[in-house]
Amino acid sequence: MMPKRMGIALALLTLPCLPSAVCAADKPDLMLAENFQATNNLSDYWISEKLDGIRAYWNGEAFITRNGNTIHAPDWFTRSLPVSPLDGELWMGRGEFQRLLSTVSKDSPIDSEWKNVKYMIFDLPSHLGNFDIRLQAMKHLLGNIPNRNIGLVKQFKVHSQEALKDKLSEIIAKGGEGLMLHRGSSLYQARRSSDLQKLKQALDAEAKVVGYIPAKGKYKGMMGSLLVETEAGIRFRIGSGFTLTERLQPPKIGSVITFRYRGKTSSNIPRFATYLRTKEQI
DNA sequence: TTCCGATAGTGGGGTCGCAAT
DNA sequence: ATTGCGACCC
DNA sequence: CACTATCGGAA
Repeated sequence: MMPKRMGIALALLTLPCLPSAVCAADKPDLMLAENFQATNNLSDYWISEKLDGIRAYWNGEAFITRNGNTIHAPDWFTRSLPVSPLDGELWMGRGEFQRLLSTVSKDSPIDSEWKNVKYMIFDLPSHLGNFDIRLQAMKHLLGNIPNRNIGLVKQFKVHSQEALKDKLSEIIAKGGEGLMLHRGSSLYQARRSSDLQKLKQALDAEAKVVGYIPAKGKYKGMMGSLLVETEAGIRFRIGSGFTLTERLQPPKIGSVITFRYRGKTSSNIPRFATYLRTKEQI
């Protein structure tokens, strides 16, 4: 990753943005997902595993992150990729997000690490057909790419809420992050809509409030995050999920709160933890 | 009327890379 | 050599 | 990443 750290002189040479002092990176126009809503006709959607990796837009020359930064992959990794744009996920396998992040974050890629990375393609941003058609095109395209590090995200169908739940449970049991639903009739559009949905498993747990971290910016003077500790002695901060009222009058030190999280880090700390409520006082 | 989609702004763990110590 | 911090990834 | 708080226009 780079641009924001790029030397100013080089930035001026390579980035064609003149007026303001701050030059925002050129973000790729990506199709984004919204959270799953249960009211849809499931048969309209292709289902796939949500890979816990890093979104990578292939612009024909390099991988670009969601924020418009370049990922420095080895030449041998990208050599066989086409000139046309691809959308996919750099992935190292289930439960390996942090190792992947370390690998793709280096300005100088390390071959021994990149050997374990796969570029899992799930869309063709410049293709004008709907996703049913694009999926066929992707299969055809990949048949012509003899590269062990390039793959296609498997798409399948389910026809009931029960089957969807079962599939989610199956993926979670295998250490996966969740599912993606992609409407077969939808075009590739750079926006967030129900055409693309994510379904993740969330768990609730309790922890004791042991401290406060003050807020910054426009919330200065309020509670920014809670320092909490689980019964197992795991300490971490929760800073999301609070209303303004709750930031002004946060749960008392010593009280027990319920939070929601999605998986854990390699340090066994709940990932994406958000505040739900204070436990009922009996 | 409600709801959708887009912005802006809070906050977390973890990583790299550079600046400060 | 160590620490702190911004800017990214999720 | 998850979330709160707004806002204008679509549904």
